[in-house]
Amino acid sequence: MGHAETIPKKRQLVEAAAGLFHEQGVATTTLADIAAAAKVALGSVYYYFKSKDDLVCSVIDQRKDTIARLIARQETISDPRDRLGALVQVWVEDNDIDALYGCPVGSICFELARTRGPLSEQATRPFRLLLDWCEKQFRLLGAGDKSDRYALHIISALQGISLTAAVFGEAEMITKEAEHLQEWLQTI
Amino acid sequence: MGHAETIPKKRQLVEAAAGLFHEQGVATTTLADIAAAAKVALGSVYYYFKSKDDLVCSVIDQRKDTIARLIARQETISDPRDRLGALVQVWVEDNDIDALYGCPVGSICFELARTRGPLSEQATRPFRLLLDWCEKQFRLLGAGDKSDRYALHIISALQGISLTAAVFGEAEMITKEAEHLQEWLQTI
DNA sequence: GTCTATACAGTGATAGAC
DNA sequence: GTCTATCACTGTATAGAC
Repeated sequence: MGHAETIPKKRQLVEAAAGLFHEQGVATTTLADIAAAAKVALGSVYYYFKSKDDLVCSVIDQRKDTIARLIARQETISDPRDRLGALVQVWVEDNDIDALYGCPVGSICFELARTRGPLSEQATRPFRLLLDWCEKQFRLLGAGDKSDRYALHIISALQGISLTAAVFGEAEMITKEAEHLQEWLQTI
Repeated sequence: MGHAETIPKKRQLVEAAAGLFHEQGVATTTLADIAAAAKVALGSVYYYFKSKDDLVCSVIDQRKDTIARLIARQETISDPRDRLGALVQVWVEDNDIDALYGCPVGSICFELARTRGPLSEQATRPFRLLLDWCEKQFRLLGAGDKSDRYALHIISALQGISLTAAVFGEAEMITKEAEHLQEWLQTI
């Protein structure tokens, strides 16, 4: 009774970790930081997660789910071109936060994939989801063989502009590149 | 007498650090790692650098110089369009290493800029150099007002594809996106 | 389940012999 | 200049009371 409205502590920890990983990176974020942000004791973290890597794994999973929901939301749009345009607009909407810390998905996936450790395979999943969805949209647009190239282009453009805008801390860079991408989409 | 061929230890440390920062990131690379790679004792690092941050600063500076030399080399090409094309080809040449660890400039600049610490301003410089040079080339091509947008597009495309290829560990992604960029350059 | 206390392994940085 | 030894501190992880 009433346990529907209590956010489970496990989720609370994952969300706090996700935010801190985005702002500071995985390597520089300590479990003490996360515990404090989630308002639980340091020792309690190990009741929910057997290690830091285990928590990191849950964060990647949460990011993957976010992407999945994002994609699902676009499916209500009838035209595949408009769906891709709407995806680009997501970056524009988040341009202020992305210009500070980069893309929340790209930054963590890159940091973990680069290590070539056990988490690197896991880190490809949110990306794969997004890439495959884009390719499908281009295919629906009749791009045929070029669909995978186009998908790669739009995703890497969004990732690259997030990185570049974060380096300079300039949110307008994202809107500028987004306009460029929207124009390009019309030519497909 | 003969000191021309002895690589100064300071440079040796900077190069070892640059390599490790690229492969593992700044945060996860220890001074012990760097000292071992440069074949000097841990304590000796502090004879040349007053802190880890000081060494990091030197690495950024070295990256900036590398970009400066890269740009200078393109100046021998007469057509600005070909100069930009040659820049893209640099990423293709290094596609194997970039597909493992990302762009050596982008990864470190992003990691440091995100912290919003004292090194973040320093970390923008290699990027600024590259961006300004590209804008100048587009201006020479007659792109006028659009030159800054085009410069942003080419740089963020190169950064984004490096990041994406590194996530998946697929070097062919870089060549694929490079072809796309080369075709785009012809339309300017 | 949640907490405090603590063990244990690094890590940046310093001291001082040679 | 280059080294070894060590300090002070932080971070992950565990033990055990409640």
